[in-house]
Amino acid sequence: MPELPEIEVLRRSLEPHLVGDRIERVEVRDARLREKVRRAELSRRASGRAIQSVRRRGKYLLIDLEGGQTVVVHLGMSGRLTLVAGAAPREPHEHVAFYLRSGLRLRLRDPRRFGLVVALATASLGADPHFAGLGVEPLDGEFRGGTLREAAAGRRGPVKSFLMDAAVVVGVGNIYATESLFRAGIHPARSVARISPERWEKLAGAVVEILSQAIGEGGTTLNDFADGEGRSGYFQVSLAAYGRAGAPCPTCGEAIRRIVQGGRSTYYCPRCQR
DNA sequence: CGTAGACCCTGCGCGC
DNA sequence: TGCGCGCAGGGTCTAC
Repeated sequence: MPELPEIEVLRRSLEPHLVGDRIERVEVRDARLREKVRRAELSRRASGRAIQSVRRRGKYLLIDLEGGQTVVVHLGMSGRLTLVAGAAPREPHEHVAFYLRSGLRLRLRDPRRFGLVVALATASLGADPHFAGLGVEPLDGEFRGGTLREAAAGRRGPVKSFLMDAAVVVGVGNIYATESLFRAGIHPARSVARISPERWEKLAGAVVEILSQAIGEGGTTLNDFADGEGRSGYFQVSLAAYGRAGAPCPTCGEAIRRIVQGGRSTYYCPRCQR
């Protein structure tokens, strides 16, 4: 479901509700996520603590608590994090729930269980294996063509896989890598060793534009993405290539093609992208 | 070292 | 209607 824009939209929707509220207790109904949820530790670190801020790093949502604790949530492919009334009936696949002092409940639903919930000391986040190897934030203002060009030095392989590598730049998943390459006019299978500095610059700019636009449009709702209050996004209307195999390229009318790279679908225009 | 592929898991839409 | 197949927005591990 979620890439950087969806997590950022989610963060913004949750922040005004969560900050100032307090986690009273944590309920783990099914601990079998991508990493087993450690009930006792999560409860010990989170229960009774006030929420101070809600941040994002790549596709991770960070809920900072008083006392230097942080609850880390990753939604994987199918995760949804929503605020509901504390007494709302439990949904299928609602694996973890945070009961708040306000009477609200923050619930994680994740049918495929590729998600992740872990509590860490805030001060040790940077050293944690989940975060230690992460690359730059594309929207922090420092992200440039040179960032990509330098990271690509000495590497081979297709630019699309490179763009989706979180050790290079975080938050860019299958949809936004596809759309960024379309906007930059770069063929997804092109080797990173054969991209000029000018085109790296264009690609970095396209990534920033696409992610920013998607955030502004509330993210992409293909099946079921919704923010913390259940609102869908509408960037899917703006998708130029992703999921449009056989449909005309919005620029030139040529049929969009689908190929598979690293086991994932890629869509591109054979005329506009070289 | 870097890269390609398998794997984790459930649900949905499609063709037969 | 029912079944099997392919596919799905993520990340990690192993084998080359």
